[in-house]
Amino acid sequence: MKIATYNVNGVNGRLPVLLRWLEESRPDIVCLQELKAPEERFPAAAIAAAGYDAIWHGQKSWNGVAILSRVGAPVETRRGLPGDPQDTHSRYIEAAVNGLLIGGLYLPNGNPRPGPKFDYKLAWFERLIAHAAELIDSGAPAILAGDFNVMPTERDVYKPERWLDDALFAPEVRAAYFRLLDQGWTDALRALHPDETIYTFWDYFRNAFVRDAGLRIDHLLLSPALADRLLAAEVDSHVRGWEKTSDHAPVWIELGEGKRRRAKRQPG
DNA sequence: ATGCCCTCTATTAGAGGA
Repeated sequence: MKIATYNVNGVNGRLPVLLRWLEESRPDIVCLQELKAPEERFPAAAIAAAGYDAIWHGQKSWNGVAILSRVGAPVETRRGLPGDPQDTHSRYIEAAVNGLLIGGLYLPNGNPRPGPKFDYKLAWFERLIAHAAELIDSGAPAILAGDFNVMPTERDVYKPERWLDDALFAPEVRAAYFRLLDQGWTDALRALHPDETIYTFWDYFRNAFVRDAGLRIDHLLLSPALADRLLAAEVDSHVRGWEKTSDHAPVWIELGEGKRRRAKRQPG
């Protein structure tokens, strides 16, 4: 089963690119971020025509997350993280899909730092950590996928020294990311490519893609029940080179079948 | 220290992104 995450940076403006990538890549499940569309302007018909059921949490102008599936309609289990009823941003959606629990998220950018936006990022991260702990405790085969707006290590940013004070690379944000991982989550891309330079985002400015001046900020995290099923994890970097493309590239993993467990072989 | 580029909203500029 192939599961992907893609920050589309405007789902309507990006629709031709999204449909082209869906047709080429044929992921089974997709988490989208930055829809930048109100609830009623999600292009559900075009996505259905491409073979995907979808649930989404839209918002005018900003944010917005969705889960697409061509292996059975997503059954929504949550929209929005618990812990702050005043939070109006559409940044989290969760569903049961084909035997998996999928949490699609768009973690706040947090710049400038310091400031209220950075405080919101840290608070949102704490709510995510609290909810993720419940997912782990449930024992469900779960995936947290999306734009985390965090480069976890120096390997994940083209020029670490320039990003030390940025909200995407600040020590307290990276520490929060590793506190999340320490619950038992596996960073799928890093687990299969421990020493590679891998980016998922390249700025529109300064010819960043051509110079490969990128960041690794889009992540797929696997709960312990899924870690053994991880077969592949890749970035569709070439999509970043398409016309009218997002500044993020799609990221995907392949999971092997895990429903049947082989009986232990008896000696003799 | 700032703009660069891009999207959205809504009128030609402002906000937000990372």
